[in-house]
Amino acid sequence: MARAPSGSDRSPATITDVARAADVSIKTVSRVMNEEKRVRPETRARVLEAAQALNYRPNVMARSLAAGRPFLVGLVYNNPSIHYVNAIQVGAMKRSSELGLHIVMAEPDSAENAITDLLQLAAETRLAGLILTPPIGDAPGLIDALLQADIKLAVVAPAAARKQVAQVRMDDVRAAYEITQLLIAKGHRRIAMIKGPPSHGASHWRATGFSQALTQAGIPIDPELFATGDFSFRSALAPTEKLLRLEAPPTAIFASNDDMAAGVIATAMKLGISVPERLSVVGFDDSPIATIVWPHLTTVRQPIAEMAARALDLLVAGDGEAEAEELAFDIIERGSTATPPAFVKK
Amino acid sequence: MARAPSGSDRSPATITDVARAADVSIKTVSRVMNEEKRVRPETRARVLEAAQALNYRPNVMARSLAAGRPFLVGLVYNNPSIHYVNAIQVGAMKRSSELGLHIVMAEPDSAENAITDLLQLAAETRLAGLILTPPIGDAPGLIDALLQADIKLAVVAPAAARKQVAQVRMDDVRAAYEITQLLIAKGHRRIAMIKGPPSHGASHWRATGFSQALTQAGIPIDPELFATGDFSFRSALAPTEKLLRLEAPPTAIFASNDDMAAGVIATAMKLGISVPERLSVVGFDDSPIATIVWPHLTTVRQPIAEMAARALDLLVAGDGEAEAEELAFDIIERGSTATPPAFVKK
DNA sequence: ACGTTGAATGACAGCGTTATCACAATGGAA
DNA sequence: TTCCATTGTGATAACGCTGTCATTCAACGT
Repeated sequence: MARAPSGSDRSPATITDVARAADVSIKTVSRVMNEEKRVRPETRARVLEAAQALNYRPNVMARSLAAGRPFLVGLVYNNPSIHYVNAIQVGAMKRSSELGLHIVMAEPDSAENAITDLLQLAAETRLAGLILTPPIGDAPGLIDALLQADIKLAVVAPAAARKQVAQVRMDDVRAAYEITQLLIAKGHRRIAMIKGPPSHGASHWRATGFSQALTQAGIPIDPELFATGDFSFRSALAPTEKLLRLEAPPTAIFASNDDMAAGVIATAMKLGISVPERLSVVGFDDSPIATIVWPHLTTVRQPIAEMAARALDLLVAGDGEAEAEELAFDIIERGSTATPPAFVKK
Repeated sequence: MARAPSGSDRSPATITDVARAADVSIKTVSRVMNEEKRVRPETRARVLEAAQALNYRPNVMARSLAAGRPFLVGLVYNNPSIHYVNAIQVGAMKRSSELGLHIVMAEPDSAENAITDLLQLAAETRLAGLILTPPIGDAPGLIDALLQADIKLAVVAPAAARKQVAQVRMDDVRAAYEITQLLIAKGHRRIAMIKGPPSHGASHWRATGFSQALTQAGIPIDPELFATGDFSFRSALAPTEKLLRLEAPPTAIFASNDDMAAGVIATAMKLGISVPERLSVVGFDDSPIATIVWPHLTTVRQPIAEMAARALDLLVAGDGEAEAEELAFDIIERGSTATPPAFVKK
């Protein structure tokens, strides 16, 4: 008995195989796979059956070559906070699989290389677009260069609004304002801030919200109480030590993200300053590290994963006009904040 | 004056554009781009110049369709340790850009879905192969299913050796043995271990090395001193508390990775047990968290990023026979280990 | 002078898919 | 009954590239 060409073939089945099996033309198979109309139900069923039997999956490369329709999306990041990156990835991947897209990662080592790298990536893969996450979304000239090359863009948490570019953000100013208010409400008056790197738009907004809250409470802004980190744990160490060794040290420190807040706590601990008894600490992001350090961090829950997911949506939906979307945040109070020591005396 | 078709065209230049500009056939352009021989230097120069002028980048999709040569590699992970995943990504991305490949991420939510997801990914994108990282590399049936679908595989730190599959590992048994010896050398005799999840091969090997060191030092193995986590920070909390509340609590705890070791320290801190004075802690991985917690962790430096990079190498090099490679580790002593309290009395 | 060789190049057929257009079959209106 | 939409279907040409094989041309040996 001659062996029929059964299913256990080597290389993946192609559209031709399915067409042959279903006794139709490849175009009909294509129609069925793309859910086009004008196919008789019984023909459709026959094709689907054949496809199933052969375990057929359209080759996305051929598909995108022929249709000009992309199947890849670039996710660009370059953020020292590993938790932030992870959240971005998780959010983007979840949505991408729902959309039938695949994600290629790009992590340019510097803003200068970013332009070249990303142009190359886009030219090579003809991808649907790029999702830029902080801080690359704010790299000067980058967006212009990419736009000029006709690459669709969605930017997560950009520093400034831009026409022609889809954007997903949250109200950093408001969030920083509210969490600073929380410290003020507890009685803190001498509050320091460890700002994020100037290259991140968010750094600026958070500092603004912080200052607004102080001003509104009638607390003078003391330049001595501002320091800057790069959003990494380590970058907060030295600045914190300097702050805590001040003649009049702060009773609370607002770190621009949780990694740095963890650095603040570590430094305080090293100097024998107990948190929250003698120093309150707040962070930003509600990343996993917020509940890893002890005490747990009072922080702002930022919907990072969701922002990435929405950015993807905007990217693929993006017909012409760039949309901007704003997601909500939450203030999460945990153990790292308390009434300041001076407060009880007063 | 009629405008010549200048460089600022819309869609990316194709091989035909370059061929026309350089006044050669597309095949010659192809030859130049692929650095084949048999092209006159001056022709090559002319083509390169035209390509440069048009900012031409070969379309990888068309390329891989035509040549059957892939340009994507799948990186599969599903690991609760964010630092581990990050290190894997960093290593893989670095090498992939050197190799001219792009990485698509896959994070199956469960071992069951993994097979379907990965088969689909592979069929759709015709990728060069998959890099499996723990614990998916050990998911039962997965490797067989993928192998049967003719997908090339490289596994990082697999539980057991497999023919036909490239592997990169380190000597977990030896590393665990050595770091346990370090504890023993300091005078610890009552040492607990928080094992990793049984789904990870490494969990088993590390426990083996641990037991070997104890046995060799003549210390009896006490089942009471073994606990199990899932490699996440949180999973170490409850087991540690249970260990420390034992009638005869351990003077040292060996956690199977750094995240869990951080959990051990956090728990000890919560219970008012100072590290390393009353409890020594060692971890495994030397992930960033090792120097974020206080005291810093004594741990095993595992070349995670490099393992991923080597896995990629093996994947693309892989001609027939599966190779296995073993990378070196280092023991890093930091502040979380000290002489046990009982030891001074003796 | 005449093959013979080998280097340089080009024509053209795929790769697996979608898009365009033509064609056959059906059904209703004239 | 004839004609024209309408619906379902199939040839066949792209898409941008590589592989195969043919072709051209100069240089060499006899």
